[in-house]
Amino acid sequence: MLRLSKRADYALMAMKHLAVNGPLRAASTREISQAYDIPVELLAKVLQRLARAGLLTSQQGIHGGYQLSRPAPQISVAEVIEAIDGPLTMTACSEVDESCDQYSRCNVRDPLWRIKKRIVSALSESSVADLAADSAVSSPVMFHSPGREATVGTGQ
Amino acid sequence: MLRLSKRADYALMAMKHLAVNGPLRAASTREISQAYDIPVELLAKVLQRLARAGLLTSQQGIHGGYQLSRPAPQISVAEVIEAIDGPLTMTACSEVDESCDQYSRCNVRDPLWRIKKRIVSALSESSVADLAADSAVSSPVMFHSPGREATVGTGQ
DNA sequence: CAATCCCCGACTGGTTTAGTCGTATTTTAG
DNA sequence: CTAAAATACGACTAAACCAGTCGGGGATTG
Ligand code: SF4
Ligand code: SF4
Repeated sequence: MLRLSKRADYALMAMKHLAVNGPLRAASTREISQAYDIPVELLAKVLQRLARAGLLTSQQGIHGGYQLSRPAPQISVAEVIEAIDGPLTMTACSEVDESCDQYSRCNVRDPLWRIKKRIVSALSESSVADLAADSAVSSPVMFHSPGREATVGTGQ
Repeated sequence: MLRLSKRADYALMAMKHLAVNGPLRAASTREISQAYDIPVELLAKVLQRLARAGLLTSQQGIHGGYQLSRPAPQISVAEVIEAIDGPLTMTACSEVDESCDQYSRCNVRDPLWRIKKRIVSALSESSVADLAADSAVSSPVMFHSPGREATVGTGQ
């Protein structure tokens, strides 16, 4: 159904949180999990994978946490998703996996791969900064924007 | 992982088959299933759904089968996928489904929906004619089979 | 009337995924 | 030095999903 996993979803939320919440301060797993009501152990695993993929830097210890390892505009959502869910493929087959039963007779492989490329580029062109720019709700400090399109308060 | 289901995959293969294999002749489920080595009962269900969605017309009886209900260029792959897998959503939430636990606090919903729109439009701009145009060479069916009783001796 | 084809829903087994648990390691406050 | 706070890692479970199967119908043609 062309759906991305909940893990990836959480990853993007965390990335946006880290982008909005000052790239200077480190945010702990607990802080993020409480902010968005995400099971803490699950989020922990997600953040660890992001760190291992080089998108985040981790700092252990009492005042530790995670920070973006690069400026937000230089991190694409495609990278984030791939770090969590592996290479994003639209079909069961791929350039490196021909294990599909219909591979030899399939007549839509190539056209479908072309469509996949368009999707990937769409995801590559969006950065987490774009996510953050949209509507910076839930940030403790945010400047008041003149009344246009104020998202209805989430009363947090 | 942003992957479409096998069913949708089969549906696209069948649609291309019907587009290439003359929009005049009706093709039976058996014919298509044999051409691409797809389990016949599974393909049957897929074709039925496509018919119910109005993308195919069915003809019962001894020389029946399926035909495209519209010219191939006017059928988008988005339609085909949605007919099989339901409305294509990239996240667990949607305009009509707020059942996600994080819905109220989520900070990536809107930006993600915007990306989804780009993907949907990419799928809507591709027609099954485009699939067929790609490499029209790959139709592994014989053209010379009108009504011939070419039953191979399968010793029934 | 019988062969061929579409129609429909219920079922099953395997895979994937969301979420949990337990334990170890690193850092810093006191 | 020690305890608290934090990341790191892997094994585990329950539920959801999905590919594929079965069986009972009904329509069309010759
Ligand atoms: S080979 Fe064809 S049928 Fe198999 S996964 Fe790729 S596109 Fe789908
Ligand atoms: S509300 Fe947010 S977290 Fe929940 S499915 Fe939608 S985008 Fe994902």
